[in-house]
Parts: sequence; structure tokens; C-alpha cells
Amino acid sequence: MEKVVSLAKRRGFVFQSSEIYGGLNGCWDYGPLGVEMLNNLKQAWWRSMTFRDDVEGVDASILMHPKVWEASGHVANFTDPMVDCKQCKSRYRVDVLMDELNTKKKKDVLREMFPGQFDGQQPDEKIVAEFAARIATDETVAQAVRILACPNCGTKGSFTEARQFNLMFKTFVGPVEDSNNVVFLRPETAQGIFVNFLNVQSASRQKLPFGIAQIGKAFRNEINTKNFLFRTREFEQMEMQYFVKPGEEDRFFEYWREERMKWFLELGMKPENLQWHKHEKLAHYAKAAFDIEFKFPFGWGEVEGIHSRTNFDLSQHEQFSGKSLKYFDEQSKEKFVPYVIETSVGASRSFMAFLCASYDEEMVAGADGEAGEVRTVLHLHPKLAPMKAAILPLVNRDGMDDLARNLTKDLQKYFRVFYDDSGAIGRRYRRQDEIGTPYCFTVDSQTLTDQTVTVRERDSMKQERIAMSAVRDYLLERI
RNA sequence: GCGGAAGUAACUCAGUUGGUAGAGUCACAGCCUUCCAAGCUGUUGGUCGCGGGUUCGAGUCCCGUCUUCCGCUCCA
Repeated sequence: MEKVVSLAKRRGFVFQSSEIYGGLNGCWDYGPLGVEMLNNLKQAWWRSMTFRDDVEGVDASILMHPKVWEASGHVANFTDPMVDCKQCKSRYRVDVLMDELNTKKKKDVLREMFPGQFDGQQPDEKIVAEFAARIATDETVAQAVRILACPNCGTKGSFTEARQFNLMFKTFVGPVEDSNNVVFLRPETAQGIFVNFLNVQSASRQKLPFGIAQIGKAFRNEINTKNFLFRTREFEQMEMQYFVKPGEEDRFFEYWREERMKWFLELGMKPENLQWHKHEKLAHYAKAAFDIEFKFPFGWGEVEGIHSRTNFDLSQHEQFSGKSLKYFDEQSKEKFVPYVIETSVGASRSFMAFLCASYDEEMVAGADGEAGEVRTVLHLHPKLAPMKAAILPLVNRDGMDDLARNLTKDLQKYFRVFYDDSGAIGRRYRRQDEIGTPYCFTVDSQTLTDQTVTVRERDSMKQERIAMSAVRDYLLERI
């Protein structure tokens, strides 16, 4: 992990945000190579999503009407009161803590908070119902927390006061910081799609089933950031919401699961580094949910979620906006609120996943077949590689450098390529290996006579000779 | 948020009981060099994370703070 972070910085993939001021917790900047690779990644996703008949794109604004987040449930559900145990330092979400109490413990709490009212034998159902009813307000919950014992160390009354965590970034529209002007930075891009559902549908004349895709930044005020780009407060999502007729959701859920896994594999991910994670505890909007997890150096972590979201979001927006979001099916003459299949992938997270997956330190034999040495290489898929090729004169004389510069200029009309004439050729190859450049074209003395160059392939380090005029097509075929 | 570790050149790291800040790599300018990081010469580059304190004197000792990594917790 540290090696990847170090390489990312050294070669200009990722820098820490505001580094000269000591950095800002969990914020990162993409450097010259990072932005190329991130753009490539986003482009690969965009092409796979929208270069088809049934998906349209949008780019919604980050600031949205505050009611959007009431409708989506984020205002109510995106805040989790938490407590810490002062004794053993473990932390709990208060609602989880309450849910996990057994009936006996609930009875104890009720007895202590309402003396005399729950003495003697009490039916279990009554205890459960009364607990749910009476321990419902912030006030009563806080009281209950004071009585409870920590499930981990058993110490009673060791919890801190419950603290509210609102994971949405708050800001103000206009220069006056008035509570009437509060808006939120979107915590997910999906809502920008839902609120535009009818706009897109009518403008594009799409019929169900069809999808809307969007790439954009989202913000969550996470309690703690973590693991390089994995958990950050500002991140980029690539989301597609696919609208279907109710009853067809399961079929398309399976379809998109397959498609999305295929996407990762086609970009060079190894199957053994990916796995499905099924959500057993579903969110309030979901009917089914699977995550694609990648094996990061720190363990398995989610890079994409594929969720069957029912018609929850559109229905909520109908209710909160008072506008109909129903779709009229010409065939069956039915009017209904479509169901939604969501594919939501983290651009930053998958960037990191591809970086980690491609990082390798290989032992290669020395020139004389003796002591081996370490070769650091990023086995990035050519589509993702920030530099598509390097053009190198073997030595800087006899006009080899001029030929190489001309070739570079030609190729730059089509690709991001790199010219390098400094130091020994081997060193230059290795430098390209380290940033994942898939091909190196070398101009040597033979080029001067027959206009051919050598192609050196990154992963195999094998070389072949092709005509200089064929270089462009060589790259086009492979990228 | 808790606990542990770390922070010195772009990178990896030295730095003695407190006494003017070092190496290798990289980069740059040359030379050399006809295919896999290892030749030669020269050069640039450091607020020792930041802020206090102790001291004649702090990279070194003390306090605070920030950031990163690891573990816990959390991740509608």
C-alpha cells in the first residue's frame, strides 16, 4: 500500500491536497498522470454505458434543491447518533445498540426509567412494543444509553453522550449565511438522475427500459477518512439508473450485474481479485443489493454497488414535489412509476483498485544472466494507461533523435505519447514500466536505412520490428 | 472518534550523551553509450510536518497540534 502511494506521488499520479500547508485530511489531488488515467477510466465507463441505444447521459449540478434530500431520505437517515464506551473505547451507533438488546435487557431499561410501571411478570411482546414506543425520542434514547452496559466490556454507564453525525456537507446559496438559504453538496449523484427522469425521457424519446448515466463528484462528511483514496470526503461516482417496468426488475438486475463485472474483467482485473458481496441487511429503498469488491492491500473493499431500488426514489419525488413522475406505456396503456436498477461505481475507488491491481515488482534476470534485479511495473490495461507509448531514440546522433521527434509529433495528434532521449535505453524502458506505458517505440540505426522501428511491449519486454508508418495503426488496434 | 507507529531533499533513509544537516536514488547540464535502471564530470534541491517550551545552543529533550499508515469502530 505504501509503495503504491509512494509511486503515485513520485510519478505524479496522486498528491496530497494542500500538501505545502500540511495537507487536508482525506483529500487528494490527481497529478499529470493521475488525471490522464482517471479520465481514461471515466471514458471507458462512459463509452461502455452510453455507446448503446438505451442509455442517455446527464451532468446534473452538485447543488440541488434541499427538498431533494428530504425526499431521498438523506436528511432523516444520513445522520447516525453515535456513542463511545469510555472504558473499552469501542464505538456504537445508537440505533444498532438499541436493536441488539434482548427482551430482558429492554425490560431492565424500562424498569429503571419508569419505576413501578413494569414490575412483575410482563409479556415479551408488551416489553418490545413499549420499548419501541417509549424509547423513541432523542431525550429518552439518551437516557437509555446512560443506563446500558457496553456489550464489549460490560461496563455500565460508561457511554459518552450521543453525538449527531450529519454526513451531508452544508453550505449556503448566496453570500448570506441564513438558515433559509441552506443547501447541501450532493452525497450521491443518483438524485440528479431521478429528478431529471421525465426531462431525459421526453427529450430523448426513450421508451422503457432505458437508463441514465452520470459521472460526477459527491461529498460525504465521513467521520474518518481512510486508506488513501478509498474513503474520502470528496469523491467521484459513475452512476447509471436503469428504469424498467415493474416486474422486470429482477431480470435487469441480473443483466447489469453481469455487465458490470464484465467491465472490470475487460479492463484487466483478475477474477480472483474481485468478489460479490450480497447485502443481507437492505437499506430502506432496496429490494436487492450486491457489491463488487476488490481485494485491496488492506482487504476487500467495495468498488461498485448494483442495487434494485424499486420505485422508492421516483415515488418519493412525486410525493415531495407534487409532480407526477409516472410513465405511460403505449403498448399496455398502463401508467406507472418505473422500477430502478442502479449501478454505482466509485471513480476514485476504482482508480485506486486498478492502480493496486496493476502494481508489480518483478525479478528480472540481469543482462549477463547473473544477479536478478527488481523491475517495478504497472500492468495497466492500454485503455487506462496514462501514456500510450514512449518514443525513444536509441542514441542521440545520426539524426535518430530528429526521426523520433517527428514520429512523436505525428502520434500526438491521436494519442498521449511521450518522447524521452535522456540516459541509457534500459533506464528509459524501466521508467515507462513504472508508469504503465504499454509500448515503447525505439528509433535505431536500422531506422535510418529502412524506416522501421522496434516495438517493445511492457509486460513481456519482447521486441518486434515494424514500419514507422505502421505505428499509428499498431496503437489504434491495441488501445 | 479510540489505540499503535511514523513524519529529515522529489523518493528511500542515516543523523552519536543536545554543538553549523548527510548518503544513495531521482532530476537537470554535458560527456560516453547501438536495446532493458549500475560509466564519467558538474549542478540544483532541506521552513528537519507545524507551533510552543527547556537550553548559551534542539533534527535530537518536553508539551500541544496536523498529516499519513496499521488495528478497532463506522460506512443511510
